Amino acid sequence: MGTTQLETVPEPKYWHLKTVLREALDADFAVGEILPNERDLAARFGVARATLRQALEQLELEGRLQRRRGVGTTVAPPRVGVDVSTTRGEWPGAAQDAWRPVDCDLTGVPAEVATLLETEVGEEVHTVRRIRISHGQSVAAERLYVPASSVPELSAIDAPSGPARARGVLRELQHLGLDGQDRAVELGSAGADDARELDRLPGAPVLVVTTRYVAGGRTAAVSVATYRADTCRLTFGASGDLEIGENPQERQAS
Amino acid sequence: MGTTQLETVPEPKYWHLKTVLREALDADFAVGEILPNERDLAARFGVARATLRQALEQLELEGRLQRRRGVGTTVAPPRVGVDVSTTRGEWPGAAQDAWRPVDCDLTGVPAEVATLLETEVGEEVHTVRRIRISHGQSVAAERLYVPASSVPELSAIDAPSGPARARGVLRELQHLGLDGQDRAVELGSAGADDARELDRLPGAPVLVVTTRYVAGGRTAAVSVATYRADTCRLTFGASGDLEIGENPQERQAS
DNA sequence: GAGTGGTCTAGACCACACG
DNA sequence: GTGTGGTCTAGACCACTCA
Repeated sequence: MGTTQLETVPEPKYWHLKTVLREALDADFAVGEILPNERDLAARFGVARATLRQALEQLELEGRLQRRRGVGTTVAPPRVGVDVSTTRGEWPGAAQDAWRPVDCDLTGVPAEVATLLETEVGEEVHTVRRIRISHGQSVAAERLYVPASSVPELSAIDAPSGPARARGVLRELQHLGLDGQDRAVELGSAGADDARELDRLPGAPVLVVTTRYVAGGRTAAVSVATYRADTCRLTFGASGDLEIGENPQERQAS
Repeated sequence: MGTTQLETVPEPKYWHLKTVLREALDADFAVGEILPNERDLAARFGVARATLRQALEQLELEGRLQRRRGVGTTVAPPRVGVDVSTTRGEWPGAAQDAWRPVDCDLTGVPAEVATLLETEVGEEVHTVRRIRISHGQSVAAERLYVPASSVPELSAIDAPSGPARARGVLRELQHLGLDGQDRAVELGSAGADDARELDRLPGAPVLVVTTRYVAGGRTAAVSVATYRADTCRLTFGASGDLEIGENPQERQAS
């Protein structure tokens, strides 16, 4: 007899769990509602806790769940759209953008951005730290690297560090002519300090937006912004926020 | 005696492992080189295999490693920049873009895109499947949803499905005036079929690029493209590919 | 068939939040 | 203190690739 077996690809348990949970989320849970704890859920589905966690992890990655240690697992609201479209030829820090300056210091250029900035090793850069708040929570942390040579007029009157200094650097940038900018988006994981500012654990997935600002034929500044990948949807294009609707990030076809 | 303890926050083992491995990758390994297998590595570091795997998983997420079942773990090349900038007012499928039509069918509008398309439930849409090849590997899979009403002239002469049909739909689109487009990027996980076309396992992290094409005051088409998050860096802006350099996705600060 | 990564288990302990 | 999610262990078996 033909061991037909058709295509009984043994679907992993966690994969099936994901599907079941997703349907349950759509049908039986409201945004913000807390789920049963992991031990209960695992028992209910007859799997080990680790397996259940694998399903929860992916659902969190897809922005459907939010888990917080010591608290529990809650149903996440739809991702917020944050506009990252290139606003004509504007420097960061121009007329009330969504960012709040946090700190600033002057150090040697870090290796990761040295090539981007086209600087010599050892050249000094101002590092401006900013936070982006949206809908009441911080959604992104940014490091803006500005070579000291880009803002030679920076007054020594400003504080040597802190938010005031940051605003000083941003102010000086506005005086430069901006020729253009490049931008790239990729997946990364939050470092220890970014994680703290984004209220996530280290290693949390983030969307890294790298922007290179060109002025006077050279790279005058580089911004590296890390957005919470679980809660954010980056929007581009003229219409910006809320134009594109709900999460289409998973189209199951098992 | 003061139990100073200073700030001995017990850093998780996998986190420390990540750091060690990353440094080893930078120093001792060439791109494409294969690492020792997971059991050996775990033994070498004196941790359980699951812990070692947690570190490898994150390094893969950051694009530093590539793991393939039955083969091994290799050092990944730097991410490729793929240009996703909005080319003026062009429809998909215009003069040799990077996409290869794969298939096409006509079905009722799926729920996930119904609201985006502003269609009634039950309205018929052409679903064009395309693949994007870059540097010899498929980097993205796309579904382009075109309401039948957007391309009324579509000839019945074309094949009812398959690549030829896909090209037919794309051809018809070119005749429409394009008013504008919205775009959004978010993190997702690959469904079973996307995973197959991208040569990844289901659940692999992807960057989902959703584009809404507006023509004649309404949404004439919607594209949902999933890019391999491990190997791709999405680039925008005039200068496109290769303008922005190496992976700055992790700035450790432990 | 041998070796690889992928899945799964049944425990244990830890860090954190909250009452 | 109690309960939550986060980390970790030491196994086991499975699916896949390749010689």
